[in-house]
Amino acid sequence: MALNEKLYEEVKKIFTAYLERKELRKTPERFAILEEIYTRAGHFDVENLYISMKNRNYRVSRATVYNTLDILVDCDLVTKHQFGNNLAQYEKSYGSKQHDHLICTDCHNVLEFCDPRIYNIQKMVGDLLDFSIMHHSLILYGACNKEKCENKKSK
Amino acid sequence: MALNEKLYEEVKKIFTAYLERKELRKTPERFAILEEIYTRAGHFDVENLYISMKNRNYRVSRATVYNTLDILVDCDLVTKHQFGNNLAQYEKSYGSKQHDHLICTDCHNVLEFCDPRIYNIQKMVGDLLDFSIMHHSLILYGACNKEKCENKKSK
DNA sequence: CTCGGTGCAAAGCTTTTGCATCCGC
DNA sequence: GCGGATGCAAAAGCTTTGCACCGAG
Repeated sequence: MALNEKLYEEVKKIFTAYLERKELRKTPERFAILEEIYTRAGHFDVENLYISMKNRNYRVSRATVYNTLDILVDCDLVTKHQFGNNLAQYEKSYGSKQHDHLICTDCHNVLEFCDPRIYNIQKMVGDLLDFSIMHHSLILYGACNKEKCENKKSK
Repeated sequence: MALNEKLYEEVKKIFTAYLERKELRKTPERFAILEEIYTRAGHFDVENLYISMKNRNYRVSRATVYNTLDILVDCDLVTKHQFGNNLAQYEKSYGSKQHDHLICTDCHNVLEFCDPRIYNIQKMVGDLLDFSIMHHSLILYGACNKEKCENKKSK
């Protein structure tokens, strides 16, 4: 995990600077949560993260996980998604290419894709309606045409 | 509300046909909910709808509202949105132009806009990843540049 | 030493479920 | 009359809140 360790060292600096600027305390829990996020892969929800940390015998509470995630979202180190199932999904966002999501309506797998044209739309709509667009969420929903999708028959 | 009444007559036919095709019962509750949705305007959530119907002295249960909304979403007469606040928002979708949403990060107002280029992205990503994209959700988040936004100072 | 942050548990909210009753077909 | 649909209330999940205690500054 040398690569992820290096990534964590980088975001740790950013997070530290953010906490100092906002006059928030640099508690060990906050850094432990950041580390857990940046050394694991893919999307996760609060329960995932909480269980992972418990499994490492790290003492945290769900309340602190929620609180810290809010902070991390605010300083753009983590992105929060609502994929339609009333369950917030999170994802580390520093050092990864900006992307959007495609969700399989059969097996609910989440795929990622990039398309630069979304920025043009974002910019044009912002200009048109006189808004400063900060970010966006684009989710495509569709059925995989390949046979490999295991839930295909359940349709 | 003559226009909305006419619109309701139209969707009523579509809904009836759908229920017959799926061999679902044509209960008065289902049509009452459809009518309530198509004679009111804008976005709504389950509680809104439930209260509106109660105020009209119509006897429904939340369970039936949830159940019926699922059916209406399935037959494309209603669209379901997750705007990030753990609260499903719904919107009638027949007879209105397809659109996406822009949410003000200051006052949380929801604006609508149209951009045909999203279809191109949708189609291209579908072709590329071999998916049949059925629908999408695009939400832009930004701050209104005008002074009229009442929550501006709270920033 | 102060007071922001944490852990724990309780409360809050939206949504789902179980079951008796009702009514469309 | 059968079996799907409804109403009601209880239960289930995710998230927030209250409070006593802890520890960063």
